[in-house]
Amino acid sequence: MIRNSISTEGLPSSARQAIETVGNNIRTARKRRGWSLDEMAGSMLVTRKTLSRLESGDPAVGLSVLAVALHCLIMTDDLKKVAAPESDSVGLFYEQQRLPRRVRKKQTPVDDLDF
Amino acid sequence: MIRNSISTEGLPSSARQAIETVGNNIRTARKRRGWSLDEMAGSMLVTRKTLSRLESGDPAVGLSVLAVALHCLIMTDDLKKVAAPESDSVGLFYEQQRLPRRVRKKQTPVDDLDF
DNA sequence: ATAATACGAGTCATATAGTACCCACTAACA
DNA sequence: TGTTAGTGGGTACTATATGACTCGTATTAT
Repeated sequence: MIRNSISTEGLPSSARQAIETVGNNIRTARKRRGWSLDEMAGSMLVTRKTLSRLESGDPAVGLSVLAVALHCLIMTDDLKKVAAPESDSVGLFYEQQRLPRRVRKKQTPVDDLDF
Repeated sequence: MIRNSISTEGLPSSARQAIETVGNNIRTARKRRGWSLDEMAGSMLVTRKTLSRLESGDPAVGLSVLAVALHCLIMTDDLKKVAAPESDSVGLFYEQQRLPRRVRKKQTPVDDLDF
């Protein structure tokens, strides 16, 4: 939802683009299977409008809608790979920089290191 | 959301598991970067509780929350790969089965083919 | 061309997601 | 050991996502 803070229009462009891309992907996958919006929405137990919003890249749809859509497409594994620790190169970099589990705020932040 | 139809508890297990996995992945990525819930939620412009729900695998959070979290983690590309057409083997199979773009309901459905 | 279906979009009612604020527990650091 | 920060969970409130229904248009197949 995100109301006062990040409104739907205030999303970072990369975030908005990612949602739109996933929506387009789902639409393509549905058409490949020869399913109409009504058919797929019916098996998802949501309304056609909700599925249409997901495919249109509406950031305001719920995670459950995305997950159920992927379930119908037999593509939930794709979702499990999102932010997977083994491919988080940025995180692994940070992890190597500091051994303590919690950084104290007064210490020299990692960002100040330059090399 | 999904109210009357698929309630939060009625999600297919694979869908629920996928959401939980993504949540765990995000939590791991956050801790690797040494960020507290408050810090990351603050930069996402959402409350700590909302981010915590995302990490806990609550299916009822919005897509925007996921996308903004991935944006903070510089991982939006992972989301773009979800349901990517080039890796949709099931869809490519269906596509090869029928050339007409829309299947008429009275025709023999694809599902009835056995081989 | 024509009939049938798919689709986008609008309205209304209602469940609920997200916020702001709160307290309690836990883990880490001195 | 004491102290501070991180975290989980509760409550009340408000904006809104979704369902249900409808109409109009576009697209398809015959």
